[in-house]
Amino acid sequence: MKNAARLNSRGNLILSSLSLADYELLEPYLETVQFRARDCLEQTNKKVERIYFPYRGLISVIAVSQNKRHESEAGIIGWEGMTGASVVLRSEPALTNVFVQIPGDGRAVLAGDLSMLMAMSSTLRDAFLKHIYVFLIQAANTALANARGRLDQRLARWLLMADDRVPGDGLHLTHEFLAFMLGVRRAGVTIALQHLESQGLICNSRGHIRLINRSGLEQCCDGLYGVAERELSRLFAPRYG
Amino acid sequence: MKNAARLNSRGNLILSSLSLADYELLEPYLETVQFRARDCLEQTNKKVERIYFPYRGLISVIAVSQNKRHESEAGIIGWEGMTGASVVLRSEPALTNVFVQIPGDGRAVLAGDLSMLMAMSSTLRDAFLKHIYVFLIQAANTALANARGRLDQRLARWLLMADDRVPGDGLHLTHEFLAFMLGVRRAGVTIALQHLESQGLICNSRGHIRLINRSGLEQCCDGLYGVAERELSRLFAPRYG
DNA sequence: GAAACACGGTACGCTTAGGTACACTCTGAT
DNA sequence: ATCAGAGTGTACCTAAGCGTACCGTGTTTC
Repeated sequence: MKNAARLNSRGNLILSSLSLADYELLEPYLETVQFRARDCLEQTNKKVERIYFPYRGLISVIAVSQNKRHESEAGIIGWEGMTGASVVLRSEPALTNVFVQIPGDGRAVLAGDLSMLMAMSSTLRDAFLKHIYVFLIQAANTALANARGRLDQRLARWLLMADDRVPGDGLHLTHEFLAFMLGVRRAGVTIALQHLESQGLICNSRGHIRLINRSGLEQCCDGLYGVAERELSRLFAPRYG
Repeated sequence: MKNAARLNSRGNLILSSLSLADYELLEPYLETVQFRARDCLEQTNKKVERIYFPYRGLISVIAVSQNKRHESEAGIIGWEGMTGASVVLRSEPALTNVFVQIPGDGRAVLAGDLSMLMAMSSTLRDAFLKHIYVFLIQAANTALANARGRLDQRLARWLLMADDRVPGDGLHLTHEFLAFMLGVRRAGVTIALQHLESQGLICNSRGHIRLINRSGLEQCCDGLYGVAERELSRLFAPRYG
């Protein structure tokens, strides 16, 4: 999934998958936006203003418990996806928080415009629905990983998913940050990262993690990485195959 | 959510939420079906033949790891929902297993017919999309519960969700079955059930669990139950409000 | 150059839950 | 009436991971 640049001529996989007619329909409504770390793009029980199509950066979708005492990441979105599931599924408001975790840039469209455009073009709407399906699979597999995976496996999964979405090699992340993302203890992340490093899978330095051996990391995940990723390439690749 | 019978005049909440025109469009294509325990309604990487609208019974959606070594429940479906997310989202084949866990009955429609009907009526399609959104929220909250909840909390959540979907009071379930559903050890379920019983929340007997105090169980869940359920009543209730 | 701060390594005790094993108790079948 | 089997209660040991704390080491700031 990391090397899909050629499929991504318009900077974002969903936009790239659109027919010329659909893209020309949508394009006039797209603003160019910058994502800054910790920007909040959607909030539970709030109306969604804009839907985002990232070019770069990492956006994460966080489930929040009824009483707001618990939070945990349900899935992440990058150049392959879009935010705004509640708008595409015509069920506002959002019931998750959506945050920028790694800064970047992309395009955005107003929720009302998107709804109008989906009504105008069923092929456009279908492209969005396909991404919703990939995201649903991703969330289901996050549930699976949380239920069955050890910390080091979940960490490896997260690193692979982040690496898929961040250009260049190496991720600028702190242990603290990863601990928050996985909902675990900071010290536990330190241990798990050392474990991965001792196997030669990654290279740790202060605030920076480089993936050395992706296939080794995938093995480490014991199958908890890959289902959504395979689906993504299946659904979006054929146009270019 | 348990007492929503009056909203459910057609036996299934999605069917009940349809306008008369949409229901009359769909109805000729609906078969009546019985669900037997352990029937497999969808399988990973297989084409979906039929989409089901349960009247009674409990259906669970299981995420499977890439290497098939791990499985875990991502969400459950009963009288309030429908199967066939991959068809509604136009992204076949399925990437989850879908099984009948508690027998019952309902209606079914062929995948091809459903696709055709969705193309004919956008309001029909929107009703299905709304359920997909509820299910997405449910899956995200399963991920949250798996990440943060203790066994007794996850068990209480599961019992509430099952009770929402099964008529009458009392669930016919074994500890073994619950252990499989939650992906935990059978002995752990026994302990957790005793814990819940000692608080007067449930009543255990051989192969049978009765919920005594629903609001107590909800408190026990510490917020991990309720987000998807509230959304469900918000999305589907207004027509009848 | 020194102080302030962010980040990372390590340690201790504790809780939760897994693995395994065995025994008890209903229930239905013969 | 007895037996087999399913379902349940309990126990022991181990592993994973949490809460907390403290200390080192880079990095930035003044």
